[in-house]
Amino acid sequence: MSRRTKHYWLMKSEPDAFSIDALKKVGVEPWNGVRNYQARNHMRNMQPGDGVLFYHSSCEVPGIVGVAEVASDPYPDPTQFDPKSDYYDPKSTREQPRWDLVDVKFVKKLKRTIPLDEIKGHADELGEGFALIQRGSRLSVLPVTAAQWKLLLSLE
DNA sequence: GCCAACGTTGGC
DNA sequence: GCCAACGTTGGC
Repeated sequence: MSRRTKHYWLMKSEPDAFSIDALKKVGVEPWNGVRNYQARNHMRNMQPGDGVLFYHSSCEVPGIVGVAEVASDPYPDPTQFDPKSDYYDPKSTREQPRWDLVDVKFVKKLKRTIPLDEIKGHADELGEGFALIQRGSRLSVLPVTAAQWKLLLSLE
């Protein structure tokens, strides 16, 4: 594993399923259940220490609610092998796993939610390519530039 | 390899 | 709860 500069990401979670408060409680959580290749590929590019914006989706006020940190290298998502899991993937084998994940560690909860609504208001500064505010984008794990990271957290 | 049908995401 | 947008599946 080679050292490199810190990278930044945004990860979505439905608070009913797993909220920032839940992460605070457990401290570290394996980010299992991602079954989208693009999102998986982003996780494969993660390294311990990378910054994560924790985002609540499908809820009353969708938006960024906290900061977390990548706490492991990518490794195969164990739920893909478990027939009893909702995330079971019969096409995945231990020899050739399809789905990887990383552990995510709680850093802090923001004093307030930064609503998607408000984030959209900064579209010019964030740039056209920011997947979070792209029309129709459903990507649940996406890269954030250092400049975007700084701007978004300055809104707190 | 095309594309219709289907399932899922996620804002509203 | 609705539905637009997107990704995946599978018949041909």
